[in-house]
Amino acid sequence: MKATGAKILLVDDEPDILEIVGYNLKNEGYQVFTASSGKEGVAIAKEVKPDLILLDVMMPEMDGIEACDQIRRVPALEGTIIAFLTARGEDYSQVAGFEAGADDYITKPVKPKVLTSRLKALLRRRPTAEQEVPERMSLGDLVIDPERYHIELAGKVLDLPRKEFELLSLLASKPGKVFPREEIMDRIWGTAVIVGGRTIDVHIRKLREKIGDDRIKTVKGVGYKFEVQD
Amino acid sequence: MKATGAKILLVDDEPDILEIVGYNLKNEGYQVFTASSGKEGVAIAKEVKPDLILLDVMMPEMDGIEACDQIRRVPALEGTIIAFLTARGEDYSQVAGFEAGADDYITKPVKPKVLTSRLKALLRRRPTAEQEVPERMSLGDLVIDPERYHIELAGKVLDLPRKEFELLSLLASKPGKVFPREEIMDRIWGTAVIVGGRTIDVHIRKLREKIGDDRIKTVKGVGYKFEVQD
DNA sequence: CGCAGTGTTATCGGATTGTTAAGCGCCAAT
DNA sequence: ATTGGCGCTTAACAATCCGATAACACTGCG
Repeated sequence: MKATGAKILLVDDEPDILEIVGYNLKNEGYQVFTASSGKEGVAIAKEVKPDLILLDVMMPEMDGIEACDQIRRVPALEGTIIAFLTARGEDYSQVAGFEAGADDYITKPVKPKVLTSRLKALLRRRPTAEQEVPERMSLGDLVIDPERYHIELAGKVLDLPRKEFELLSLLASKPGKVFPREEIMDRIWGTAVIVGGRTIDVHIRKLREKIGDDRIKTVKGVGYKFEVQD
Repeated sequence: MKATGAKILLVDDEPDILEIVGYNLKNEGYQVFTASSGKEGVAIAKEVKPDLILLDVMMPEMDGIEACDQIRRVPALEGTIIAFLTARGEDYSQVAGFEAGADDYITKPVKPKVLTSRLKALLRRRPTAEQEVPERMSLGDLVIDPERYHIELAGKVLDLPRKEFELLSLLASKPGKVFPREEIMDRIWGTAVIVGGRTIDVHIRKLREKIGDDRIKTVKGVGYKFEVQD
């Protein structure tokens, strides 16, 4: 599931846990960061602004509860989801004191599948991820329909592969605007993925092949722009 | 907020919880019913047919799990959404392994805002719960009959197992729309159930086997969509 | 002419999906 | 209680498709 690519920060003092859990999460396509103490966790959280933080409760130096508290005080980490990891049988009365605002509570040991699935669920309903409903766009004889994931060109339906579709949607979202290569990279591939220099060009070419050469213009040294035909 | 007016049944043995949660939900415009035991919950559920039931797991007389089980056996409450309320620290894995068919788990304590937003999300994704009795759908030579859990294809009646039927109904509810795998998971299995990655595919395959390959289309990297034949 | 940026094409690897069969739990009929 | 069937999930493997890359051609400009 590379689709999400959310940033997850793991905070635990046991390297084994970090290793194992981190491995599984990476396999699920998440960007994983780790810290081995509450203090370090807070610091890294400020730096990378993760979407979700998985905090062990029992830690030296600064325990998970305090870390949670601190994180909740950082405005920049407003919408961050915090989940606690605790060993089964730990004293919950203590934990219950934290109205610091954790979003979930997971007991160890936990099967990787269960863990990833719960994190996925948490991320899915994060309040920050407002349900942006992509609108159907009409641009002359070109219709882009995000819901159906296809386009209509001069009345004919055309299925596009994912990346091409996203690229076209982006360019067409502001006809006439020049999208610098860098912005295209960011918005379609995200900052985490690094791809070679010719990748964009190749996709552009495929698009041109399908929708006609004159719809996407090259602005040398800058990027590309979409222009409506008439 | 008054728009939904969905019926919500709260089941918890602590009067305080009922009071507080109930108050908040009423403020959101829901019709709230309460019960203080699993037994009572089941009885009231049968009577008022709520759209959503919020079940505390730990209760005397009949716990939430058993109540859920019973409710799931009542045909009239087929489409009812069930969410568990669990105290933080309860053994989740135990609950999770249990497949009574809950749609979500919510841990106490929970902030009212968070709770209502999650319930809202749950209600939103179940059109059947809001739109009265699901209508009979006709799509070309395919007729879907929600009451009998069967379909008619080119005049022939075809009985489908529950999951396959739900899957087909979902896809067919918006022909042409691509349903992302995640959304399918959410709406058919709920966030509480954890299933492997190939499960959807297998059901899709069985459906294709029965209704023809070209009706359900794969959109790689995204999901599936249903297309009406012509 | 040379360079920098872009266009073009074929190819490869891997992620995603398709397919089949087997296992498990549930219910009904024996 | 036992058995058999059915539905759901999983696992293992095959097939497929997409996207990235490399390698090379092209263009315009100093």
